[in-house]
Amino acid sequence: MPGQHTLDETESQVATRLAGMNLDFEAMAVTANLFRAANAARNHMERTVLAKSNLTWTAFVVLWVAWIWETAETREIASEAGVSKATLSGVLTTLEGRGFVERKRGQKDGRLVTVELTASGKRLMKKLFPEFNKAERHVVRDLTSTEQLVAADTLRRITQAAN
Amino acid sequence: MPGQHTLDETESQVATRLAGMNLDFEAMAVTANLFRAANAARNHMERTVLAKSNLTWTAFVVLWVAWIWETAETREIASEAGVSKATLSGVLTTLEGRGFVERKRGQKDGRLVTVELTASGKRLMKKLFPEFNKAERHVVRDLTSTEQLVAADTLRRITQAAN
DNA sequence: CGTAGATAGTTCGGACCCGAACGATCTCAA
DNA sequence: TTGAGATCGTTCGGGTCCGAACTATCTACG
Repeated sequence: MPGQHTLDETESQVATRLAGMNLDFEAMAVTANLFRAANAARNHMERTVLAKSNLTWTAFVVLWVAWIWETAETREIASEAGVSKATLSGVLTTLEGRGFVERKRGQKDGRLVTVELTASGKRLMKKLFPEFNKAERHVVRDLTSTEQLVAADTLRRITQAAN
Repeated sequence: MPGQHTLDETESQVATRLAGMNLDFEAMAVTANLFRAANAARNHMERTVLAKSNLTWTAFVVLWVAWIWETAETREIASEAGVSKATLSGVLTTLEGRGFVERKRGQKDGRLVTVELTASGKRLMKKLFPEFNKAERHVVRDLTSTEQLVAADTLRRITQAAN
């Protein structure tokens, strides 16, 4: 598209512009492309799958985590969704308002809140997730099966190193 | 940490929970780990490098794009930073308020706005970017040089497929 | 038994995120 | 020359994002 730089142009400009500095260009390429790929994939999912249900990315992830574990505590959901407890509070308020989840105070430990999907929420995930998975397949369609396994493993190790 | 599931536990639960559905688990593993890795890496950078300059992730990326190209139009910056023009407007307002960038209306085309770093902004990037790059090295420290090259290439192809 | 310290979730303020709508500007065809 | 259509950036409303502060609850030690 006119006015925009291709990925190659950008990486070329970076190499030229920062040549004098003592930098690790390989590390830079990995992380820059990690964020680009995550961003592009997320935008694709939001555009093709989530928009029609008026779900944000994080709202979907939170629903997914609660769906996967059937009953989950908010501190667990926040951790697995990769958001703070403050953020999760707000997202759950939105999802609860739309009737997709229910929050319950723990009986044994009054500090804890557990979250369950409502019947409406379960129907939504059962319908939405196969479409989401189709979009996931779309973004990895240029990779062979072996490349996908290698990529998943490499990404796990990046996550571990960053935590 | 107590109460939190490990990555292995989560992936195991996913396999168990969704076994009956006709899903592509390899694609799922790639995208799930893509978002986890990006999120973990971003949190690491924000904690270790950006927090002390009171910069958000996106504010830093916007500064970086404008720094790399020396003079850039807002539509280009938005595209390369992966945010909408609406979002960029707000981020630039913040950065301009802090004295890091300057906006200028195009003389030839009154629709366009170009962005340049101020002297203060340039000093900040010159100081900050080597630290940022060190954090980048940290998150890929468990990968060999070859693995980094392969990873960067795989991620580029995911970005292309998603766009 | 009482209190200090820790943990959990919520609220607040400020920053980001985006689609839609708007005003301003540009281009091109009639 | 004019007007329709396109493009650009900003504003708005609603949602997200998080650290800090707060309230509530739990645990362990003296």
